[in-house]
Amino acid sequence: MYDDIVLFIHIVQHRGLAAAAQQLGIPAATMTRKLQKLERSLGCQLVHRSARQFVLTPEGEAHYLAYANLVEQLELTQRSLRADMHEMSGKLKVLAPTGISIGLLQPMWSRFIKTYPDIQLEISLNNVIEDMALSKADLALRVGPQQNSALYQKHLGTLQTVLVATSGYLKNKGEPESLDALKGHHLIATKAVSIWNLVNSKTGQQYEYRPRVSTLSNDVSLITQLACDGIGIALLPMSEVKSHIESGQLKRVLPEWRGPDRDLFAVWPTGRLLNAKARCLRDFIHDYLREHL
Amino acid sequence: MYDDIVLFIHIVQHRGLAAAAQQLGIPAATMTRKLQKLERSLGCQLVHRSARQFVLTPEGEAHYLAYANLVEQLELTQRSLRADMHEMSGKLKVLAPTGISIGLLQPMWSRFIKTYPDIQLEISLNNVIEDMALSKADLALRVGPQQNSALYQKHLGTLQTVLVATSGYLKNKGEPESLDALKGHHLIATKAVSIWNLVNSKTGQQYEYRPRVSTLSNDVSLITQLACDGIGIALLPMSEVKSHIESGQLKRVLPEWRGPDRDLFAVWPTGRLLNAKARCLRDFIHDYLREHL
DNA sequence: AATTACGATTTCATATTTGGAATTTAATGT
DNA sequence: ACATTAAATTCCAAATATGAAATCGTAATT
Repeated sequence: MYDDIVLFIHIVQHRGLAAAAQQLGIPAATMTRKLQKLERSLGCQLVHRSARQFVLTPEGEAHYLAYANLVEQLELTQRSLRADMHEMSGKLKVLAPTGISIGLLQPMWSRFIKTYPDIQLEISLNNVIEDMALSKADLALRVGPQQNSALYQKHLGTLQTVLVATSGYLKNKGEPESLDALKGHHLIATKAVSIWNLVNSKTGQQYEYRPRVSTLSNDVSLITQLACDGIGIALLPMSEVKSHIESGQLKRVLPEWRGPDRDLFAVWPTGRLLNAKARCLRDFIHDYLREHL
Repeated sequence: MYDDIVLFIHIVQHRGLAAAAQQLGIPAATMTRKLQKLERSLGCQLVHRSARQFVLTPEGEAHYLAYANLVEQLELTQRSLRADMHEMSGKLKVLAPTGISIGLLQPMWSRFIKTYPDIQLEISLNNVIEDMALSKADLALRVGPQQNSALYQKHLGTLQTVLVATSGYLKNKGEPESLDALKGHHLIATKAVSIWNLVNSKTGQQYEYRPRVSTLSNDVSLITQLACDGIGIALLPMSEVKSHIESGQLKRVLPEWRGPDRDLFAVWPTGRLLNAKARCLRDFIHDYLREHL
């Protein structure tokens, strides 16, 4: 029914069945029949047609005026949805926390950009949570699950946190041998976490430690810098400090204890995504993290 | 394609294939297949469905949001056009010239109203031409063809005009025996016609007579009144004065000469009508005039 | 006046879609 | 854990729709 009306609109716009048929890649025979069927179902003729002339009846005119805009909009949304679903080029805006983006994920961004050169990636790094709708972002990376029910989310990976400090600091202040021994130390942490759910990797023992944090920041890389400068003991994602540990610049403190897991999520507004590019990035990050965590 | 989307929208709105199928009078089997076909052609699943639950996928959500309004509008226009095409009840506004409407056409109106009691007829009588679009009229009656190309028109009938006066006037001022003899008389006419294209019914001879009109009005029935009061000789539609002639109140002057024909048209805006009621009235008047002229 | 050209339509064999019945599925209640 | 049940799906014969080619119809050309 409505499909036939769409055909009719095209017939009018191309002034003839043959032209419309060609443009739409539909055989002319089908055109005739569909138009006939439409006219039958409407109970009126829409167009006076003969070999060499094409004239709308008053009814045809009225139907054209009534439907033309709607059909155009219909085709517009169709194209737009189609592009969102399949197009792997064009703009893609993503919000992400600064810390992991320039640390753990930095090589991922490079690789993604190289893999999909037609996608114009805009990475908006920020430590405070930006409104997705307001910033018109397609995707956002967030640490920890989101409460906002207007957002879909997918778990991308889990960052393990560990306690680290410089050997210099530890030599100076003494290396703690138990959780209680942390009390006397200068602790550095992110604002987000006020209780450290520590887990003993060997025994599986859990412990809720309420740290008296001496220095706070919402920026992971700043905390890393502070730790490297020997300011104190920092709770940081393993991914962030792995290289520092390997180079000997930092040293794990209480190595049998891990800090609380920090889950990384991709989130996006409900009623959107579908966006092939965002879906692609989301899965790309997911795959990347499975390989590199 | 778009028909399947319409089905999908209904499926969402009824939260299930079965409910939508019932409401639309379509077998459930068809529903499933159409939805499957749509999902195949879009390349993504739209709804997670099992016996007892119905959940939209993110893609389904997005498609629903994108199309729901359009589909609603589509169905609205469909209903509206359908009503215009077939509904024989509701309001019908028509513009008409005062003169013939209360004269020649008066019995027609009565008969139409009786024949179609469900049509709420609004007759807007006026001697000056009203804008159809502005007054939201469905149909207008006009004397003489219209130049306005934004209007469709259909010829309804032809009014013949004749010269008449009271016997009293003619006795008093003398009965003219030739066209030239009209010169000395008090002529009454409508504003519209400044040249009288007179035709001799017997010889077929034509004559362009430029009358020196003594009294003008745009209202035919007023002119008739004046003629009946013995003011002078009036050029009036035969239909208007027929009864007066038969009753002897008026008498034809130069009975072998007829005045210019005045064609009656129904006009309506292009891109409309379709309106079954207006079409009906138009044809009703046409039939009436064929019988009564 | 006959021919041409072009677009709409019809023909006919093939392919797809339809509707009702039977079947499967998975969340409910016992 | 098992039966129940409402909904979705699949099966199959009948109805419809489809595409390529032939035909038809009418303006424009010769």
